[in-house]
Amino acid sequence: MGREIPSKFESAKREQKWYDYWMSHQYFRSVPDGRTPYTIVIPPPNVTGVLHMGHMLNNTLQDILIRKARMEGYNACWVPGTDHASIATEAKVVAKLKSEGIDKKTLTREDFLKHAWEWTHEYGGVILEQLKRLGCSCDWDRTKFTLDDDMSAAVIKVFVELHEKGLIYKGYRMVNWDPEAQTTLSDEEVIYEEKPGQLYHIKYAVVDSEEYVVIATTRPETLFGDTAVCIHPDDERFAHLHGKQVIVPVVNRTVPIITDTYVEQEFGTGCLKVTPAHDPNDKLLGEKHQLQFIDIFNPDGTLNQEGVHYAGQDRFVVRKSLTKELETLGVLVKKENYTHKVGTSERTKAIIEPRISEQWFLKMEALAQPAIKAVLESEEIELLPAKFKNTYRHWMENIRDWNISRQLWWGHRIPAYYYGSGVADYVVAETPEQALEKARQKSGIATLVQADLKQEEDVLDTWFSSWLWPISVFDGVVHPDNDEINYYYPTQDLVTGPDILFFWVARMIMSGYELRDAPPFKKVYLTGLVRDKQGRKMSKQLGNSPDALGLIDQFGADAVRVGLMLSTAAGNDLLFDESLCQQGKNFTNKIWNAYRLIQGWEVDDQLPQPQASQMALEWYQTAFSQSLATVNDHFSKYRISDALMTAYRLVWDDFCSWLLEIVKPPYGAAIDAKTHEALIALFENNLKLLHPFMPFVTEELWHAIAERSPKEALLIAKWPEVGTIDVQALERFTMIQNLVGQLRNFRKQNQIGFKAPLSLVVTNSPEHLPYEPVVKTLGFLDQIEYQSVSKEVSGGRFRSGQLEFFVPLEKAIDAEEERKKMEEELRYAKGFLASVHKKLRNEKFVANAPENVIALERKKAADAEEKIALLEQSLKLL
RNA sequence: GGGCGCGUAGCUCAGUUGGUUCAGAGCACCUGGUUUACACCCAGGGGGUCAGGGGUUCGAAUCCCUUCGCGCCCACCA
Repeated sequence: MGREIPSKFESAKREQKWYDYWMSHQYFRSVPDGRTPYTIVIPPPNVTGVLHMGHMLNNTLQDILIRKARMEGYNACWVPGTDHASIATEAKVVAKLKSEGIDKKTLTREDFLKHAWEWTHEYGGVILEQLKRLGCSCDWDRTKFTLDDDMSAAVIKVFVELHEKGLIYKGYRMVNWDPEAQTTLSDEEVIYEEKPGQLYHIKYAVVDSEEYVVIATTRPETLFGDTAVCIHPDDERFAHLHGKQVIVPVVNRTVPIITDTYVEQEFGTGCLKVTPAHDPNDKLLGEKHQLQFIDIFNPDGTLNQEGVHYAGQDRFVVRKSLTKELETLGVLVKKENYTHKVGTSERTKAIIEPRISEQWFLKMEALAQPAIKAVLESEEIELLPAKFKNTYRHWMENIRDWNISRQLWWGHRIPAYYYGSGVADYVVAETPEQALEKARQKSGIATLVQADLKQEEDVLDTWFSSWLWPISVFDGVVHPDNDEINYYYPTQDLVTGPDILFFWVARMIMSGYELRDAPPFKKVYLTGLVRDKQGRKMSKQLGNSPDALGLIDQFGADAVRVGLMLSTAAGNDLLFDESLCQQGKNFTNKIWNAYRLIQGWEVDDQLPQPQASQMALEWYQTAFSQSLATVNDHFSKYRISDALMTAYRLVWDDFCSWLLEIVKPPYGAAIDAKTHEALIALFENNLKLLHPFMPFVTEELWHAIAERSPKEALLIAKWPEVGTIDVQALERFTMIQNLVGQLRNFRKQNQIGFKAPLSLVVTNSPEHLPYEPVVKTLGFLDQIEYQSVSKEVSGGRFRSGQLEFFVPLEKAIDAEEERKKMEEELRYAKGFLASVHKKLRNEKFVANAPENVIALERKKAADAEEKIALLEQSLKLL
């Protein structure tokens, strides 16, 4: 045809071309219209993040879902964006400034934020560009950032509303304090690790007595905050101490001995020092027994004036020197090695210090109720895989109030304004002006001016903006009745990792019902973790995380997508191996070459269509429909990997290995126009089926295989319809596939060339084989005859289904070998028949088994009997 | 300590309500191939006591019990 076809799909060049093409035609753009919407909001990656394998997995899944929905005629809308990720980003900015010799503490809030925004503008959005390389068909015009003005407005509005409802309150709480970042962390941000430590046994003198009690602690420096010693009320060893007092060493504070069943008599010494301000349990004891709370730490983890002569020193330095002092004082009984769990900050790795601190909280219990119902009762929201329902239930039913304040600068500043020094001298309002108005009212001081108001220094937890994401990206918080939110909300699917099921997913569900009385999405597809070949988590430390963009460069985006999808059931961890991408690349190449073959033929419209071609095309039609139905079914169950594998096998095996081999004209000959035209149509259907998985190569071939106007993108082509599925035709074809396999095997065993001429004789049936011309073509047969063959004629025999075949051969075949094989087959068939008979003779089976199962057993018996007869007859002829 | 889940071919995994000749797929492996679309390929082939044991059932990879091994989540033992 004279057209130059590159021998390979040049992914690097072509991907960019097609992505630009899609963008320039605004195919990803979505605006509300008469169609049914299909919406996905992206889990916003950290604004300064770079693409890693988890993102690739996650976003490939979303892109597959959105592309399929688009082809199915939905108004597909995928909203992209990034998250300001307050603590993570702030930590990065602090580190960067530090490397430049700038200490955050020397900066004003405004200066620091300037640096943070610079950083954001420099690196922000890099990850979004990387998603484009992967082929993600997001509506980029909708890109949002959680610190954008409109996003912030939503956050502030919700904060004010929830505060007015009494759901947000300020309280003293035991919080996880990160002395490194100098902020509180949520429980989810604390990682408990087994660490070797020491258990210190320390003597506390009993007042007015020569006696001592010995307490055991892993954190001796907290003794500065001790306000009691606790023993078990039933512990006879200490019965005489009830009501007495002890003296805390070094600080020489006199504190009461209290009794509480909380103490385990067997642990340590049976005496517990109580530090209400620095241990969650001690806090409970402190409240119960009305003890004094003494905070002994500065925000940076050094001791404050409560640490007397240790004031200003770091907690771990103090631990050491204090131990020495205790030793000198003779009150340190012993130190023993002790491994225990220590909480560390997920971000800074610093050891967490529990601390009583004033924080903002959101009451969760009421918010949780509709969210529990939606997932566990009404199933308005479905978690996939369902096993996460249990985890969800457990968490939601034991939910605790959410500490939403963070002592950071990078984030949404809490809209609380203080006008006085009293505990309650503050107001919460959307703007400073409104705050002033409210403050005047609340305080009764009409002369208050703006300068008298001081805004809260703390910012909100990052998740306090992302929990609004599905609503706020459509401006549904500030304008709850706008056309966009009414059209797109609730969204369809959410694809994310199970690690943020509580951080994010559960909270979005709560905000959805709270703000709109509707779920934010209908299905939550929870992916697994991407691990390496050895099953290890991918991490920077291990260096086992492949460079995501490097993979795309090396294999092509389509190949990487296929590689990722090939082995990932929802919720199952994915053991990633680059060879999966190679497999994807091989598949890309296979499709490419199928196109080259079809396009390379000379087409002759004078040629009649061979019967074999016509039959094969009809068969493929029905095979395609069957696979398509399976693919659709897999999609409906979110079994994306299975859907891809179904399409993979259809295209590779059925289309390339069978159909193309059948219609392929002899070398140098032309193909008839009718067949060629049909092939192109079928190939196009294949492209449609594959497009959600492999958008680039399919789009390229879609345009290459036929003349198209630029407006006719594959991306918006109509998803194929399932046609009639002729099950019997499929069965007949399977039978002849088996026969062709036998023939090939026969050639191989007898070292007869692949295309050497042969005849085939059907010896036990006068009826024509189904797909006879196809058998002839694929088997490279001269002719097919129907007649019995006497044992004198030299040749080979084999069976397929209920038919026996004979291939005349000049050279004698190894009769002994043949006999052995047949005897083995016969033995197996007889054994099988015996087992079926046994079943059928079993009265209980016949009485209990359903009709169809019994019928099947009968058929099995009949088939086996026929087979046995066939084999016995053949053996006689050998 | 509590809860959940997993164990099927060398590897990664399917196997839906217990019932087809049900023990599967892909990859890997072995053998053969100058087959003009593709060696990133073609054709053929081998490979599993369904972790072990027990039970229910006419029938178990599938349901129950138990042992072993592995993973995850939650929890305040100083």
